[in-house]
Amino acid sequence: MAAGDDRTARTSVRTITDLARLAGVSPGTVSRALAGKSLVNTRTREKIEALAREHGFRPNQMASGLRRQKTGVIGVVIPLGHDIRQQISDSFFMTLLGFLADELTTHGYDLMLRRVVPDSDPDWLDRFIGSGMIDGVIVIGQSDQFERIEEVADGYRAMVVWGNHTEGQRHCVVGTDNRLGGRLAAERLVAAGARRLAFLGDTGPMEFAARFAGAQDVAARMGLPAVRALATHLSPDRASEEIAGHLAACAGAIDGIFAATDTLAALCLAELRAQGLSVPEDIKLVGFDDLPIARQTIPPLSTVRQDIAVGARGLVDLLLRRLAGETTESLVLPPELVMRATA
Amino acid sequence: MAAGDDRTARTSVRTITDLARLAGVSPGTVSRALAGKSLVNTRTREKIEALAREHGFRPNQMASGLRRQKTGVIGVVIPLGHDIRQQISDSFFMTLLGFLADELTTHGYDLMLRRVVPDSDPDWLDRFIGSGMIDGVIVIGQSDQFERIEEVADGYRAMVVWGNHTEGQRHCVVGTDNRLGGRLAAERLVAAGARRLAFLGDTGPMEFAARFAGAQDVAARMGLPAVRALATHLSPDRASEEIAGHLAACAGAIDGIFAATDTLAALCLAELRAQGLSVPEDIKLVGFDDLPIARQTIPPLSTVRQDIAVGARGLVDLLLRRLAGETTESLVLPPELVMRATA
DNA sequence: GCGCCATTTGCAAACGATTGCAAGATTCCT
DNA sequence: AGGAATCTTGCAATCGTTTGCAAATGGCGC
Repeated sequence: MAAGDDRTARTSVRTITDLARLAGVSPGTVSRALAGKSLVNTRTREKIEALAREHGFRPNQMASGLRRQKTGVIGVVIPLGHDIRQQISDSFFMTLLGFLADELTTHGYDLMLRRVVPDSDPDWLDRFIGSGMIDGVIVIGQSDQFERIEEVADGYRAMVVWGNHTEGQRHCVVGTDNRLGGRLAAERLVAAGARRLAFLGDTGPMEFAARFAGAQDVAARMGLPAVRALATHLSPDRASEEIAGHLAACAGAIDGIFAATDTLAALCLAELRAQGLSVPEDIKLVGFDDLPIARQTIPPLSTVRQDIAVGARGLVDLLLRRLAGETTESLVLPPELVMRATA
Repeated sequence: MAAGDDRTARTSVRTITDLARLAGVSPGTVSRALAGKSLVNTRTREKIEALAREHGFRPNQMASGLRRQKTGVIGVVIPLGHDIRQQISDSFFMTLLGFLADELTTHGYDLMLRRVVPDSDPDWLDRFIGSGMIDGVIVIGQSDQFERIEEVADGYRAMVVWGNHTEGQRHCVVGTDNRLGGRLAAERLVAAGARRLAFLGDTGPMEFAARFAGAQDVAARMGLPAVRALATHLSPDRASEEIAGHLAACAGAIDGIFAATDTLAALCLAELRAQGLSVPEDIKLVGFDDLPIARQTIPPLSTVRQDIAVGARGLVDLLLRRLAGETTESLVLPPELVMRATA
């Protein structure tokens, strides 16, 4: 821009060899200089760095990765179970992803994102791992692929999974204690006066199944009737009508609902209102996750909080440890009841 | 699992050369066979494919990428402007990201995600492009980096940006006609009876500035007082109190609010209620985006819709075209007014 | 049986950066 | 000044795959 801009013969400097030629040294020296190794003379290093800056040179990561046998990239994969569109707008996973990106970046890693449909590609995990493009993988959600993940875990160490922990499993997992979370939710419903409970959501995925089980625990312990399972999909469009159907069918038979997700809870709240039921007077409601939406519903949603930032940090921390050769235990995070106004 | 499982000497087959040795051919032939080139005999190809499958062999993408000078990876970068945590939970960007992932996958590309803070790393875009890891880049949101992006666009073709289009710009952009969107919103407010309008949100980012300008257009055309700008951050925690402050300060001076985002609108709705103002009676409100939350507020939010799926498809389509050497025009999508109950 | 095509294959040189080894340049000590 | 010890540097092999070129194989017609 300025007139005195010394764009000396913009000979594109693409490789380390080009730069070496300019600096009058060998490629090896340039490599060492840029890598900040102590073996290279301070003056030559500075000269090389200056040239590199001037020409906007950056070493090719592919070549570097190939030679060093590590890429500096962590794969993040989201398996989409039978309910294909399941997570597409699930803000929980998306928020987790955001935190993961930050966390990985601060540790100098890049993030390669892949969404896969295991049903149509049984090989999804091996394919990703075997691609040679990633140093390790974080699986977001076990979906219905628990077994597949277990198998892979036997032969591949650089993997950590977000999901539910079950006794004796072989893969390293980070996640909330869903069963405990389910208990907290149910206990709150009961404390608020509910006796005939229902669980709203698909009980297929492990996390949800555990939440449901937690609620059952409470019902059994308290001598209440078994918790009714009201199955729904997760995508808002389909969920709405399914919820409406369930509510109509259960009219008067339930007085407390534990929704698998805040998103479902919010939808449910709208349906309840539409059917003329008031919350928490007629029906108590508790959600799960404590997403931002939980504060914004009317009335504000009581829910069970998962700390997403802590979860992301845990995932990255464990993965890096494993990359460094440590063997790591799974990390189970405590859920926390957040009382607002719906129960 | 089955007893007859023929795990013949699990000699790990990691390279194409290993596989070649097993098949009794040269590495070159294996490469061609796996790439499905027509030059290789059908029988040898089948034999090689069978062996590859049996040993779960996958060619190393790094090496392949290095040699072919293309990686099969598209970079997606989210610049975080001055308001650092800006988009962390912004469901608009996250949803767009989800669609992008799907769209890229169906075209055989992987997605490398990077969030950057331009203020602390002025080199963010060149660094990403120069890394050699990606074949092209999609920038999500211009943030306050319009100029930087323009400069890069002059020397790098494989880039498409989500954001606002301004006359004569040099980078290829996909985005909603924000100014028109702003007009639609303001017109709706006026049609609903509002006369003293306010715009809620930061007018720094280009998209928002354009939306604000659109509202100004309407006010001017209608001979109304200028639209008041009520600046806020985007993160829900800070926004809430800022909104409360603005509302208190403007009490009685405004009767129509155009929020830069549905998220802000939802927050605003809660604050209005808290301050005893009813919507749409006392104050009309229109949002922007038509996120899922817009249907769930009470009353449901009138808003201006952006079609995220179409946007994602456009981004990918244009980028692939550019990778193929075409020169492409920017794509400006029409916003659409969605009337619900707040205006 | 021979020569000429058309197929298949192998060879070896890339792609760009890293690194063990050894040679060259300095420094330092006696 | 001589020699050892220490710094710097260059050389060349290597990571695993792709691909132009040439060699080998086979098929065919005459």
